[in-house]
Amino acid sequence: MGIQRTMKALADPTRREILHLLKSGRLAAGEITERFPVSAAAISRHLSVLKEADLIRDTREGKYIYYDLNTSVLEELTLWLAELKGESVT
Amino acid sequence: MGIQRTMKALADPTRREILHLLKSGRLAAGEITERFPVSAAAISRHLSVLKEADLIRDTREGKYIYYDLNTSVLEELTLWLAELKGESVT
DNA sequence: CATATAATTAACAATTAAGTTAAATGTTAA
DNA sequence: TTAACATTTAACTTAATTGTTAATTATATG
Repeated sequence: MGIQRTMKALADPTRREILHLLKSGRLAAGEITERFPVSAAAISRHLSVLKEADLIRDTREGKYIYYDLNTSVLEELTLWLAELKGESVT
Repeated sequence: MGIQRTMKALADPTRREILHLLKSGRLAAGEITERFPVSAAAISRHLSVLKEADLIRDTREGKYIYYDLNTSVLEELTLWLAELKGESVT
């Protein structure tokens, strides 16, 4: 989905913190919201940006929507970085 | 100087392209400007953002200011990514 | 010194981003 | 079906970002 979306998504500190939270396992939107001093609507928007960037995935279970980390995009970013650093990325 | 500055700097496509140009060696501000369809002022601003993020370094030589890549910050970002991916970063 | 060149900074316009509150949607259960 | 809850979407505000042109700073040279 392109490095641009990924980078833009990672450029916000709240979104990066959300990713770190999800490192320990999936969380529902509300559980994520609890951990930040902003509205549920704001978190929902951040989640949609992360999802557009394919950095997270969502699954609805009843009235909850669970989010979990998708590391494959981070893999791509790591390659991009390695390439920039001049490491052989073959 | 913090991941925030780094990420913000990398979130712009022109700035990422500047970094890639510098991979092949240092360039003067004017030489960089030539390769983009924007004004010298705009490029100058991008260069200052990259410099604030410590992603590039500058050296004046006479009337030219040369810019070159600083990969140490990219190293830090790589660690940050590895950590998020759950790789042991000790 | 006066002028030309390289680059940055200033001032402004347009766009994008992030937050708020309120309304809408989807789901569960009385 | 209605009420309650979880979450998203809409409308709006404010702040930040990106670009433009014009002015400024720094250096070199006739």
